[in-house]
Amino acid sequence: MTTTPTDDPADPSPDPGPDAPGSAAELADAMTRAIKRIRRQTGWRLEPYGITPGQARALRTLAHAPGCETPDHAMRLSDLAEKLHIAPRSATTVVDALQEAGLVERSPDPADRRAVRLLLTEAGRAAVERIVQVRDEVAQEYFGEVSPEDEEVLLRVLRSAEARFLAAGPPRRSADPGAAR
Amino acid sequence: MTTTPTDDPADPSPDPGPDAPGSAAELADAMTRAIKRIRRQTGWRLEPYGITPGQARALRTLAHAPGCETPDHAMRLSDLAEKLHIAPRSATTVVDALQEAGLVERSPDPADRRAVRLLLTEAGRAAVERIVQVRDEVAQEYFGEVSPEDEEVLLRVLRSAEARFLAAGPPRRSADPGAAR
DNA sequence: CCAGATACTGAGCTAAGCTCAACATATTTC
DNA sequence: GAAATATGTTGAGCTTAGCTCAGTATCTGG
Repeated sequence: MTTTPTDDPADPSPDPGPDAPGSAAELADAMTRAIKRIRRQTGWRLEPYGITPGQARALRTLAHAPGCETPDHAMRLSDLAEKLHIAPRSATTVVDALQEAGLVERSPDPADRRAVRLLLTEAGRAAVERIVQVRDEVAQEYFGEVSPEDEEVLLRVLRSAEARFLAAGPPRRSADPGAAR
Repeated sequence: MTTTPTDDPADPSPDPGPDAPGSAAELADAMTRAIKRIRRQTGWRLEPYGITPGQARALRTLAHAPGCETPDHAMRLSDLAEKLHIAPRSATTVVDALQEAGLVERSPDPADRRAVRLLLTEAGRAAVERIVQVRDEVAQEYFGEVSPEDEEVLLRVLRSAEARFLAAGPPRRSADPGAAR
């Protein structure tokens, strides 16, 4: 039991280890650690319900869509794929699992018989509820003691950083100068 | 080109989608998005050098260890595994690749002939330099405009949140209130 | 009404993890 | 000082979450 990797409890050594270069990078590091911890925790707490992190992401995404209960406005499989940043084919697999688990239903789009609309079932909605709750709970444990003022600063900073980054133009993908793999 | 998943440039739709439940969760969401973007960017920019994210993590971890150049104090394979939160066997594979790429060397531990010490080669150190630089660069692009005061708030909050979380007792893994290591 | 685009899925691949068992070496115990 | 046990690394083979490519069914613009 010395090194059960996914399992170890309160290990004080956060992943690659904090080295504090320039403050911006240090920020990124600190956030990375925080997020990793939160994700891990959340994953663990959802495990008993048989919900994998990937499924949780998918469910949250579906629930977040506007007409997730009406067969005509619900998300299509390819919308889901796009939101999740995965290939449509991969979304098929995710949805297969969710359907198997009775959390979503594939409903034929009346207006386009190629497409499939994804509806949350009753159980699906319940699952989303649990997910949101666990997420909330963990986040609360992590950030609960943050003062409202600080919290406001964090949110403001994060929002504006995100906005700037997005505005800053199409993030360059490699550009393949010479060699890659 | 409609849905190239890993590739899409400035997509404005962040992953599962922002739903803002309670403020703590909202914070976690915002950070998740930020970190995801940063990781993606970093990964892309390291790709031309043939460095995968996993390798980057491993290299950073090795570089971060104290005596990463002296055959007697450098990290062992199992230390690396532990830091990376992966099974020792998996670390073997990672190190295989790094060695193949000439970035690390396995050196027999004189004091324990079962063990292997991991040394960064010259190229390895260069790679670490690039990694740190890219990381810095990306973080700078993301958080560069944050005012020093805000930055200080963020760092303070993140640090204390982390400390509290760790102190808050062995994070429960699914359902074993009594068992830890 | 046909050519081409679009929405999904079957088949088969890859990457990064894992476990289990083997092996060589250390350490402890009698 | 041997024997038993523990530890550090690796071989073999599995799992998961992605991917691509090709195929089928359906739309849509000329």
